[in-house]
Amino acid sequence: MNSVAEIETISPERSVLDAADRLYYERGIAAVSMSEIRDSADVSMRRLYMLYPSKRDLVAAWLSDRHLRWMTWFTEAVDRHVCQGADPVLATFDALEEWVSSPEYRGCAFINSIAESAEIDDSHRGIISNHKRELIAYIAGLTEAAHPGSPPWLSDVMGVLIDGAIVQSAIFKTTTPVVAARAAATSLIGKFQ
Amino acid sequence: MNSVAEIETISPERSVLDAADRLYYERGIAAVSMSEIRDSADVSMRRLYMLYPSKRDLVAAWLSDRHLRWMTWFTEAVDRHVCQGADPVLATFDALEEWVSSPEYRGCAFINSIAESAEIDDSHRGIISNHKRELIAYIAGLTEAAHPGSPPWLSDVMGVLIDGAIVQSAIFKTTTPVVAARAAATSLIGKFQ
DNA sequence: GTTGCGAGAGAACGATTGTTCTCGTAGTGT
DNA sequence: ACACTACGAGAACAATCGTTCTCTCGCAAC
Repeated sequence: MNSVAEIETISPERSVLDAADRLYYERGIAAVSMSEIRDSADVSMRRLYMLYPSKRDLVAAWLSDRHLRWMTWFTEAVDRHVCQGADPVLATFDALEEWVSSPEYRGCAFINSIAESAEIDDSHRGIISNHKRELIAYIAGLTEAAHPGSPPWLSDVMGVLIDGAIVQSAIFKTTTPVVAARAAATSLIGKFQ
Repeated sequence: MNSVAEIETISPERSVLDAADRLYYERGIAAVSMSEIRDSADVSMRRLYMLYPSKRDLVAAWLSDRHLRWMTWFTEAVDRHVCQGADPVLATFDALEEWVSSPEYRGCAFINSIAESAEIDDSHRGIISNHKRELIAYIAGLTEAAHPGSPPWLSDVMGVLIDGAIVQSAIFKTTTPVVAARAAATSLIGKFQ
C-alpha cells in the first residue's frame, strides 16, 4: 500500500498547477503573486518552493501543462464535431467557437503570456512557440487527410486564421471573427478539392 | 513672440509619450516604472504627474497616441505599395511585412496591452477595440473600392488574417505568417472580382 | 530689493513582491 | 520514552512600485 493511495487524493502538483491556470489565465502572470498561488492551491509556501524553486519555474510548468490540457481539449472538441459530419478542417472553427463563447474566455494563454515580456524568458518562449507549432502541425494533418490536393501553405493559413480569430474574439468579445475565419476557410478549401 | 518658440523644441508631452512608446512597447506596461519614464523622457517627477495624474492616465494617453501614429504609418506604407502597382488590399500585407521584419518588432502594442489585464481598465479596452475597429474599417474601405463585388465578410476576414499574421510573426520571429496570409488574401480576392 | 510663485531634484512613504527563515509540532524508528 | 526528521504556518527581508512631499532655487512683479 505504498504506491497507490486508496482514496484518490489530489496531488500538490496538480493543485498548484490548477491554481496557476485559474489565476494566471484570468489575470496574467505578473498580477498573480506566489502567496496567492499558495492560498488558492492550499499548500504551504515551503512546499510550493520545493515543487517549483522559483516563479519562473512555476510559469514554465504551467505553460507545459496548459499546452497538454488545451491540445487534449481541442482535439477532442474537433473530433466531436467531425463525428457530427463537419469537415475536419472546418471543425477546428466549431471547436474554437465553443471556447470563445465561454464566459471565462480571455484569449490564448500563450499569446497573452508572450505579451508580458518581462515575466517571460527564452525557455518560456520555447514552450510557447512549440505550442503554436504543434497546433499548426495538427491542422496540417487534418488538412492533408481531408483535402489532399491543397497547397502546402494552406495549413499555415489555417493557423493564421485561428490565431487571428482567437485574438479578435478576446478584444471584441464576440464570435464574429471566428465565423468570418470559418467562412474564409470554407472558401479556401472549396478551391482545392 | 509668445505663441511659437523660435527654436523648435520638443514639448514635455511629446517627450513623455515618446519615452512611454519606446519602453511600454519593448517591455510591456507592468515592467516599466514611472521613474523609468521620467528618466527616459528627462522630465521631473512633478511635471510627469502634472501631465498625467496617474500611470493609468499615461497608459491611456500612450495608447491613443500610438493609435494615431501607427495608423498614419500604416496607411502611408499601404499607399506607397499601391503606387508601386500593388492591389490595395494585398498592399496591407506588404506594409505588414515591412513592420514585422524590423528588428525592434514586438507584435501589436494593443494586443500585447490587453493581455496585461491587470494594468488595463475599461477605458483602455475601449481605446484598444476602437483601434482594431478603425483598422478593419480602413481595410473595408480599400476592399470596397478595389473589389466592389466581394462579400461583406471579406474585410472582417482581412482583419483576422492581419491580426493572426501580426501575432504569429511575433511568436515565430519570421515573416512566414504574413506571406501565408497574403497568399490567402490573394486567393480570396481572386474568387470575387 | 524683496516677496512670492512655479518647478526641478529626488527623498520619503506605504504597499506589494519573490524568496527565505524561524518556529512549533506531528509522526517515525529504535 | 526519546531523538530526529519533515513539514505547515506565516513572519521576515530586501527590492521595487506608484505616488506624494520637502527642499531648493530662479525669476518675474512691484
